[in-house]
Amino acid sequence: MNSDFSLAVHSLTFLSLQLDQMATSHAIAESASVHPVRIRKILGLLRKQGFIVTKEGCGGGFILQKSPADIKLNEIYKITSEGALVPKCPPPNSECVVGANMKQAITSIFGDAENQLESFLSDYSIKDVASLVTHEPIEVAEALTGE
Amino acid sequence: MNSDFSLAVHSLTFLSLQLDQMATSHAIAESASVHPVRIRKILGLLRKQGFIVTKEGCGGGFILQKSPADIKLNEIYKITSEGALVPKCPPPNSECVVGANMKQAITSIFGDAENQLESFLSDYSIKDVASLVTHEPIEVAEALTGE
DNA sequence: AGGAACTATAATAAATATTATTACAGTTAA
DNA sequence: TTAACTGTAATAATATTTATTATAGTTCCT
Repeated sequence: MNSDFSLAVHSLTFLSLQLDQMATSHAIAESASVHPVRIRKILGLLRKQGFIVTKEGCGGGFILQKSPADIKLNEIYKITSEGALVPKCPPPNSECVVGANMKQAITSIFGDAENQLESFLSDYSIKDVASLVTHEPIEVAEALTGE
Repeated sequence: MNSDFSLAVHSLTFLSLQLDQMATSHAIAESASVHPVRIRKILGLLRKQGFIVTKEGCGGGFILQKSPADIKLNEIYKITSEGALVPKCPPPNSECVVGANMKQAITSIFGDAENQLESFLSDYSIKDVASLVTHEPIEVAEALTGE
């Protein structure tokens, strides 16, 4: 998988630790060791989905719009990377049953697998990631074991 | 994900439909619309794990060593693609808590996600894929719903 | 009003990953 | 002993990802 998902999570986590003021693409890009244009591109997607608010011009930047606990990783995955799980396949080959139908079989199996992945990711929020990152006690394990 | 997993599954499915005779890398490659050297490289991995047997020389090729129902997709995933699920991350940046620990956080979450994916894939065998591909009635749905 | 500090976005270039091809050594059957 | 194979390394071509450059627009400040 490419790093769009990681960068989206990174940016949101960064913003979650700075809820009171805007962060520039430059600051986030520096934190992620990546080019600011890329951050702006990815945050543009998150803005369109209402996760953050953008302000242009001097003193502008990005700020969270939702509570970190309410931003679940499955939502971010959907926005940045949906379909990334399904392996590439060579183009169908109608000369052979296997070649003709393999892509469809793989796509079908991994479509289900991706649904399951998304369900798994829905147990994690940006708040959880922020906790992981700042080494605070984690509440995710409980969520997963149903406690 | 690259196509190694798909090609491994493709090759094994091909072999499962031709249990009585060896198939050449040329024949499999043609079915998958891919270069024979690539098939030999991937099948080399499967041979080392005992899934198939290889014969060199004239009249040689590849033949299944295990029953199609006993080859589970999680095993193939492990061999060809383990780790492919975890998204790329920019290199850690020690200047920033988020940058310093994001890679580790992502890796940890997706390590668990990958375990879950492998467990999901363990419900599918090469026999199931062969059924999908040849449009025979599928037994997988039952396995998944626990019937 | 004008400049500095921002975002938005498109276009291009560079870097990286994937895949194909070539080459050659070794094996086996006929 | 030759044709038909696998095994594997090295190189080339292609595709994908990422960085960079460029330009236009917005906002704050003086």
